[in-house]
Amino acid sequence: MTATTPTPSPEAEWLRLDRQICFSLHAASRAFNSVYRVILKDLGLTYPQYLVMLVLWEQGDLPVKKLGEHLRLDSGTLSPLLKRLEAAGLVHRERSARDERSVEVRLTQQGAALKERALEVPRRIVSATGFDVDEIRDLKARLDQLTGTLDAAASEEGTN
Amino acid sequence: MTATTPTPSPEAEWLRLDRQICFSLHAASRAFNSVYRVILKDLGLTYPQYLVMLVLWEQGDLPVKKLGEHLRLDSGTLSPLLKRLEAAGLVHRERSARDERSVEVRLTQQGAALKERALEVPRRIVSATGFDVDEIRDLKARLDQLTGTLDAAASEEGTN
DNA sequence: GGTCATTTAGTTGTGCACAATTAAATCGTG
DNA sequence: CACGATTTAATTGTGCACAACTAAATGACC
Repeated sequence: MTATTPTPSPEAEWLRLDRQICFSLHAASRAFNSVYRVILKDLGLTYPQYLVMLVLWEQGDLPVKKLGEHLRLDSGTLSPLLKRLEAAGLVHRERSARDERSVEVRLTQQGAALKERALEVPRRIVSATGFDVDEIRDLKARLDQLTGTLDAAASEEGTN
Repeated sequence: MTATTPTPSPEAEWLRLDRQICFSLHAASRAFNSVYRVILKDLGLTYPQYLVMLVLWEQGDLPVKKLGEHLRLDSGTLSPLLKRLEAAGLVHRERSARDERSVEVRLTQQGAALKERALEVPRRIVSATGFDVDEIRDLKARLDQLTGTLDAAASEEGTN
């Protein structure tokens, strides 16, 4: 065995760099989540529930499948989440008449009305980031690029 | 003032912008997680477990409290996670003799040995991002700045 | 028309994040 | 020393993410 040298090996350096990167993203995601938690508490929504409502407000009624495509979430995540939104009276779920495999998610009147109260959320979030709109746009572009590359890499690794 | 036009109101535009930002970060975080899941499967670690191991490899044995400070995680998350690492034979938990409130987390020989096999992980992760080291460093800096501002905002909002 | 593959939701089980609470040990102060 | 405040883990409960599986409906092909 070699004695432990004060100067770390190049690979050990990589381990540290790795920790810094993955940790930074992990931390940023949780920090965002935490801010949303505080701001959304008044609306009675969690962050993922808010994402679902945003899609419905923007796109109108959708089957669970389409909702999952927009959010990249599967039924294992959406089914219980939608049940909670239904229990809260914000959405209604109904088997499609045309295709009974499909379940249509519709906003209730209460769910549609909640949009008014949600209008102030984005301003508060953007304000909390301390970034201006251009910086946010730039960061978003990089993150999207990163996600695209990572998704491709994940499916390649998966086929090994 | 203008009547409601087919062009969405400024606030509705913000709702969409907001969805794009928060969603991008959320998606990037999950995409990263997904790549780590594939790469770490061989080591029998999840992504948060890997983070814990990285800290232990870098810092040596630590009490749960210190571990939580490094990772910004509380005992509600760490306790069950550490139990699983202990069940896998990678760490050992022991009440400190000096202060019996504290639990010392120590790497087992097996846990320390796992570092060797983990050395190749960072290279594969960095490769999967498609970014070079400078781009990663830049992204990390932005994310850290974002996290810092968000954390401050969360505690301010919390005191309202 | 009958059979098989596909599509779509839902269920189950595992693991993480976090708030709230509990319990035990320690520390500070009189 | 005694008492109250603080520190530290653990536990409990809720919710999200995802893999693996089930079930039901649909569609395609012979």
